[in-house]
Amino acid sequence: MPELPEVETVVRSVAAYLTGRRIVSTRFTSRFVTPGSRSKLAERLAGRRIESVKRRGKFIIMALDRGTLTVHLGMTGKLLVEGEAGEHTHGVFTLDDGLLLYHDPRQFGRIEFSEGAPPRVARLGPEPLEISFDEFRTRLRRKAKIKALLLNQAFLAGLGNIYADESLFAAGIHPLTLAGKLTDARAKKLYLAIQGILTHAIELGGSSISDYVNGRGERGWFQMEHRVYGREGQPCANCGRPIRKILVAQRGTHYCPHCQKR
DNA sequence: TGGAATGTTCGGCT
DNA sequence: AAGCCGAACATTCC
Repeated sequence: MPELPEVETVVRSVAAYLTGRRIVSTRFTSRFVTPGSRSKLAERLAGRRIESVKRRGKFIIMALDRGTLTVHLGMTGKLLVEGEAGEHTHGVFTLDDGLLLYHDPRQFGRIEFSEGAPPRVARLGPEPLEISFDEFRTRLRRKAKIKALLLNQAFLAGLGNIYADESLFAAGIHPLTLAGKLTDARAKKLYLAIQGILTHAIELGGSSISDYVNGRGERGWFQMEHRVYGREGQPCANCGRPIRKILVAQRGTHYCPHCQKR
């Protein structure tokens, strides 16, 4: 489910509700989502006050009055402030006024507590909506294929498979292009494409391609704007030729062979 | 039935 | 040494 626009949408949908609330008690039931001692985690969270809810890359970061709670939604994670616990609910937070649920069928997501800055967040690259073009240009000077680089969270934090493919299409860049070989003009096109697409996707509440919903259970609409992702064999919006799907960096990669050049 | 799915990490190879 | 590859994690869907 969740790339930068989806995570941003979730954060916006729950921030006001959660900020200032106190965690009364918690219950965790997955040894994958909450690695380590789940009883110790519950102990550390009990009585804590949520000071703020923010996003960094694809992470949801809740600053507590003591420590930090970090949530990554993985592929199928949902953070919900409405609805009830079900078969795949692996985290239940009872608040002084309200409830917070973590739902995740595939259990690729993680809920972690740390005293200071969470280690996984420390390794993230810059935010794509904040990085300057000069820094983006400099960071592109590598041998890796551009699609692989866009998926690398240490390069830029927040892009995933959907928005990497959509950004490359919007910039007219073939996914197998070596990043270091991009001209200044093409790098600029890519930079603007990434920012434009992420911004538009946030405005539309993210992409609901299977079952993504925000914290209030509402779907996003950016899937209507997808030009290549999930459109294998369908006509390119630009030239009418069929969209092709290949494997790059072990991920399905959608592109138009005519409009996207190496 | 096998394969793929919005993600990340790790070990091994070149 | 950077980059690449496959596997692993667990479940659902077609």
